[in-house]
Amino acid sequence: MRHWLMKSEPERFSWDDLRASPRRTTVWDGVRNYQARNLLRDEIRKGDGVLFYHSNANPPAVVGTATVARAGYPDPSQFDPESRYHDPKFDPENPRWFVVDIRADRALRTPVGLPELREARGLEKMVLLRRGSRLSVQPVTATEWKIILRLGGLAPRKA
DNA sequence: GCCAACGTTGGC
DNA sequence: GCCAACGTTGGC
Repeated sequence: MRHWLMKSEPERFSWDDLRASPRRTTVWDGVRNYQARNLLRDEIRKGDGVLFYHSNANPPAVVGTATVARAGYPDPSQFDPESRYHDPKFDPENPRWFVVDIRADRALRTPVGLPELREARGLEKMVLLRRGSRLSVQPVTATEWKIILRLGGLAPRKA
């Protein structure tokens, strides 16, 4: 399985919101960036691991892990005129935006804040920490995953 | 295809 | 709230 990091502003949709969702699962919709779209559509598989990251928080932090419950499919919100994510240029034959479903897995015992991530050995090359990096869905290596779970107080193995 | 203007993200 | 970095749009 591969690993990913997904950003969400807690004001908009938090880790607790995910845990409170039916079956602890939600549609990861509204991604409107082509690079992230390509990951959602082409790369992310059912069963992959997700680090749930709170952006625009104090401090920004990885707060929990989730599992991809369903691989990429067209984002329903692009077709919905009522949705804030509605894309007026949509073509039903050729959907532009994609989603995955994710299910909350484990909360970190202690959230791992951005300053701590920056200081941790082995995370120097994380996409998240790259200058100017804004990707809201991004790859995480298996090593980075293990390091962050350990920093968060979780044993790396168990589900 | 260039690039200026504009919009968004996200740390601080 | 500020603003740097980045992405997108659209005139030409």
